[in-house]
Amino acid sequence: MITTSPSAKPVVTRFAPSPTGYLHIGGARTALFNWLYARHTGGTFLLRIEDTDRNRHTPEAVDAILDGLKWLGLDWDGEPLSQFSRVARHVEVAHQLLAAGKAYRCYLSQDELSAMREKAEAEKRSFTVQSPWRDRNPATAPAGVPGVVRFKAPRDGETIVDDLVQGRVVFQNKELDDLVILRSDGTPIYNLAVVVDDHDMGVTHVLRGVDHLTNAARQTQIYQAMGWDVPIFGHVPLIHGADGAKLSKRHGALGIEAYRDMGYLPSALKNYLVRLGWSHGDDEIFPLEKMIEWFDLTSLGKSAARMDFKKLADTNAHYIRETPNADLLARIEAVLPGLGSSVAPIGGFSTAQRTQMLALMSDLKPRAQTLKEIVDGAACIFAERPLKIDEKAAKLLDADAKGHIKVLHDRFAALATWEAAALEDDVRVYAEANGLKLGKVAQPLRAALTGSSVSPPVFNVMSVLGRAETLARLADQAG
RNA sequence: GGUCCCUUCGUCUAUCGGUUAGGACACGAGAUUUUCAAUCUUGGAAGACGGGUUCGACUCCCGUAGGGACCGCCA
Repeated sequence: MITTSPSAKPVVTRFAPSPTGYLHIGGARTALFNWLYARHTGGTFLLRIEDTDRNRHTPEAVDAILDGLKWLGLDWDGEPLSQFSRVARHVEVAHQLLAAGKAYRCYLSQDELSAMREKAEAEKRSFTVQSPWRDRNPATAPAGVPGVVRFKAPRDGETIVDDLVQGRVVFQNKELDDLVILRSDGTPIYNLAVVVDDHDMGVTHVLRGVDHLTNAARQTQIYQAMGWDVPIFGHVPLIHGADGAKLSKRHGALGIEAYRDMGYLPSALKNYLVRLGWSHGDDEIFPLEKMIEWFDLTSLGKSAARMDFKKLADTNAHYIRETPNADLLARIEAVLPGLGSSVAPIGGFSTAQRTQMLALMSDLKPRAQTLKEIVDGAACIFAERPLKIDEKAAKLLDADAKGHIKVLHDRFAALATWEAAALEDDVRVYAEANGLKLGKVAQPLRAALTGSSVSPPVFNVMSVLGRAETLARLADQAG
């Protein structure tokens, strides 16, 4: 465990995604951890786009990542840094290594390499590159072949990664081979670029997925070769699918925007994500301030967690209920096009619909686990006459029911005011007078007014619908 | 195959040698109720296995089994 002394350097964390695709759930969580730790310590959270591989990077992916972080509310300090913009510096460091005899030019061809790899495999040996160029006189280099620059990794001893999450992990140096740091076209490779950038940016804590654990060892060697301080590493476990296998698209290795479009709240997603691999006693719901206050690196678990959509939904439902109605409507409208609901018009809600949504929001909220479910719940209000009556509702609308509806229609028409309480009173009086349980009358009303057997409280529905629409819908079904 | 890591209810986790192994999600039952939810009460549900160490192990050590990550001129 590493303790932070008062005199320690201010914390600098970073999130360094490669822009090969969207921001996925695992990336979002490491970003969250880095962000939380920086905010917790009053440190700095930087963003760096690892775009050194020009063949694989796309500007759209960069935008998707930035948008995802913004939506989650993970604000970074300063401007995002493009790693590609720093190639000159990476190359410079590679040349320093070369000059210091800590790197060398290697002219092994791809064919030679794969032959070595196959041979090792056939002999059931672990494969490490043993380049003959490591100690060969550079003057004997073949003409016209560009070659790569390899880091001259120590052959003996061990490299230790003192990891905040994984503990003290020891790698035998003989297992770590001479990695390429400059491609034959002269461009730098990830493991070099990360070290140079993290050092130059003053990064103190590197929190990332365990899939980088062996990279941490190789990077440690580069730090040491350059005589630089090694940052504090924390390699967090990966997120798996519900079946325990690697998270794939099938499981929900979706872009963060997919979660937005499913109607999850960023606060809920953060709350769910932070609990995957991290805990604070029995606490489950963390308001953002508490999350920042309580987040620490020592309570991170080491085992992989499985994605549980049921729990995500429950957390989301909790946050939906906590959000004030007007704010919730604003959130819904902000993501409305992505929600893919057939209920709302393309252009968004009309003023009238907005008023109706707001009026019914308190009834819609406890019934919804996602924003989309809120909008779908309002479908019965926005529907145009004549209403589609589903099977269960149709069953409720038998001859008796239609008779009640006709009487009720006329009673409602004569009502002095139009508000839920008065409507309910009136129906209760009617039911009692006829020796009926309230449900016997309320259910047919619901069926006639919403076309469904399930809806928000029916008197509130009437209130929101207004007298004219309510009476018209009832008239449609009256016997 | 090699290296490294992991293993408590179905899932996320608490426990930092002594607890009736706790909480949350999910699931079952009940209450409430105009439906469905929400809410409240309540039930079942776990230390992978085998050895040690110890007065005492979920907790420490070793092994086994299972799972995962990495093994690129990708990041």
